[in-house]
Amino acid sequence: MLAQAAGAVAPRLLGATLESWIDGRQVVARITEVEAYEGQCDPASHAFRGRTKRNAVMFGPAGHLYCYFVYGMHWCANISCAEPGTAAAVLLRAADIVVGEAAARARAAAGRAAPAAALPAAKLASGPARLARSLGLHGEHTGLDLLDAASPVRLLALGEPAEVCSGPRVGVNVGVAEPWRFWLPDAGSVSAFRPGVRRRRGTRQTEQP
DNA sequence: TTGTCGATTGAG
DNA sequence: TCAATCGACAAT
Repeated sequence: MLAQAAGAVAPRLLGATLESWIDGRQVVARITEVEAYEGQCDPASHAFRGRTKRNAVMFGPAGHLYCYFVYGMHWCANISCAEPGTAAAVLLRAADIVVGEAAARARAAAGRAAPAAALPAAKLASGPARLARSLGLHGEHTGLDLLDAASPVRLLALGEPAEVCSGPRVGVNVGVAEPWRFWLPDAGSVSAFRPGVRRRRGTRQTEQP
C-alpha cells in the first residue's frame, strides 16, 4: 500500500502512528502533517537530478526511512513510498507526541537552544527538524525498514483521518503549484506555512527586477 | 578543488 | 528579518 505515488501515500500517513526506540527511550508520535516528494518529475525533490549516494533510499523499496541533513544543523525524516527503481518519498513535517514526551523534551533541551525544553507539548514535533529531533532520528537511521517489527523505528498503524487539508509545500521555491502538503485540520502540532526563499550569499536580500 | 545553496529554526 | 553552519553537488 505504501508503494504508490507520494501524492497518494502522503494523506494516508496522516494519523499514522510512528514509534522510535532509540538510545533506550521510546517515543510514539501521531503524524499530523506531511509533504509528498516525487522523483525526477518533481523539481523540489532531492531525486530530481537522479540517484545519488544521499538519496539512494528514495529509489529503494517503500517503507524505508530517509534522513537528510540540512542547513548545517538539522535532520529531517522521510518515508520512501515507491517501487524499487522509482523515486518518491513523504516528508514528515509534524506530529503529536503520544508517548515519551519527557524523552522528546530532553532531546529538545540537548539542542543548542535551552528554551526549546520549554516548548508547549504540541510544538515539540511541529516542523520537520523538530519532529526528527523528538524521535531521535538522524543519518544513522537512514535505510531502516519501518515495516520491520525488529526495527528501532516502526510505522505501527495507518490512520483513517476524517478530514484532510492540502496546500502548497513549505520552504520550497520550485514545484509550488502542486498541493502536496497535507495536514490534519484539528492538530495543534501542524507547522506554519512559509513560502520558499532564495537567498543570495554575501549580498543583502536585494532582489533586482 | 572550489563555491553555492538548502524540504529549518530560533533569536532579536 | 537574519544568522547559524556544513554536507551535497554543480561548476570549474
